Amino acid sequence: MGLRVYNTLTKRKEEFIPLQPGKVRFYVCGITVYDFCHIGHARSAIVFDVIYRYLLHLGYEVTYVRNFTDIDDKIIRRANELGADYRAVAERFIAAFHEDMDALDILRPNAEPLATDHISTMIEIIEKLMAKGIAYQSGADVYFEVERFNGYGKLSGRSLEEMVAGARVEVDVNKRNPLDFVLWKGSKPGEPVWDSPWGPGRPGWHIECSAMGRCYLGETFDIHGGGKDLIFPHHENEIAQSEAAFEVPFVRYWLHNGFVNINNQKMSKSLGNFFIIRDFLKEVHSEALRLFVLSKHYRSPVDFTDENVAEAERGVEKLYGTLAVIKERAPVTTDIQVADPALQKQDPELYDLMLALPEAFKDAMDNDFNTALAIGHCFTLQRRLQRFLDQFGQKRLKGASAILAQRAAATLQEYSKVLGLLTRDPEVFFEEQRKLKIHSTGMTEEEVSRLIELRHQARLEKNFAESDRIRNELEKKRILLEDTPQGTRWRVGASTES
RNA sequence: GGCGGCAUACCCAAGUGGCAAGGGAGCGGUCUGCAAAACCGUUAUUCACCGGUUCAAGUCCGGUUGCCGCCUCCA
Repeated sequence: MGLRVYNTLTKRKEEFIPLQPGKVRFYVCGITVYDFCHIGHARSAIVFDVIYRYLLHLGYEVTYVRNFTDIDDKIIRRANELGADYRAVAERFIAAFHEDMDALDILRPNAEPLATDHISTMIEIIEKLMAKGIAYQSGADVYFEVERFNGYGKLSGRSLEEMVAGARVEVDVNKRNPLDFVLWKGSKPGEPVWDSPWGPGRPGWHIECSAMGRCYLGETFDIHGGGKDLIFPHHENEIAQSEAAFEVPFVRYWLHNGFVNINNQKMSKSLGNFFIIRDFLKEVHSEALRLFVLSKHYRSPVDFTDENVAEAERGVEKLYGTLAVIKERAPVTTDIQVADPALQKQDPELYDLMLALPEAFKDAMDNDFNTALAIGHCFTLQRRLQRFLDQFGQKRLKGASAILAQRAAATLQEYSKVLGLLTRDPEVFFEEQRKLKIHSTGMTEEEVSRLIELRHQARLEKNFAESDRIRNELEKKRILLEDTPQGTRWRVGASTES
């Protein structure tokens, strides 16, 4: 069975059949560029990055578009605060966004269009809606009349009557129905302004995605993603605009990721309990964050606590630890050909697990991107591989055993990479991890190296009292030593304060 | 008030009707000058609770309780 995805529109898992065989047209709502991104954005970015990677892994030719909202009230407000042009604000936070995404190993989409580069397309769509009598001008604004669109509410699963009854909607004298939403708003003095058939103004928020989706992916496309919060009103309104204008289905599969909680509390700016990505990555490695996010299904809420994040850090260290052992004790040997039965004889269980991983991985991911299960399979192979390696003690592996170990490690890494995990050489990872963690200990790498050298001398003289004293001294700073045949390694232990 | 989701071991977590994945932590062991890492063993006759359907239910249906999200800018 092939890929099945949970479609918010139909509220069930469906077989994924792209419009055009072998090709996927994929749109994700990007950010409004007025501030730094927080870990909620990071979750969304990681989730859709993995979906993108998996579609590529399946062999699809994917056209992946993620927009920037570069004109809106918040950007204008921020520009006024800074005494800058709105474009300068947008540019600054687009640059910051790219830095953050690169730090998270997020693959770039094929296109990252700006809303302000597509004003003319937006105007065309609004004109269509005006011509059909679905949009109306009121004062300087143009609104979409929700009652004129039959399917309004089909994505978020509510009816117009219910929503009006709920009536937490601000009453606006300009609107025929309080749920009508703005397509074009007249600019106030001093605001950025574009010409339009309805006078000078700027676009409403929702219309940009209809326009850019249309421009880059066509009138109907396969996947539209975003955070759960965008279901209503943003995506509901996108559907209304696009389907009213073009009279074809807008999107086939709607995918929405769950939210981030901090210590079981909703992350929000008003509570002040949010972390921006760049600060978070000063403490935690990006692959640990990625493992953490992917350990839970993308539609569920995920709870950030120090303990949960620390668990993910240990998990990544464990996976890389095995890869490091392979590099040390089973170095690449290209000159020997070993038949598969000989490999299997080395360790049938490991051999079978290795061969079973591709299918197990696919089964998990095909089921609405069950990354948690896929990761579970990776850990199972890692543990079995490590067990195999341990049978040799500190000895190097040779011949068939080395080849089996390498192949198992290569399989593990190949599939982890589809999740954006284990993308580095193990030495690189551990070096990055040490650099990241050393700051919080108050030590420098040089100081640690010096103490390790002193301890090494003491150990050579069998002065174990002194060597243990040094170990304890470092341990108080959370620096833990590991003696190996290749020398003493160090790492920074988990922080004890919460 | 309306709509939707969730409840699995000490913690995180997967589980699409057929003996409850995986990770972390703890405990015992192997290894080690001592450690750490790693490995081995161990930790849910049971899936919030009550009924029902079924040969069979964590999984389906109904109800109860508890938690959460959306309905307003928000990933």
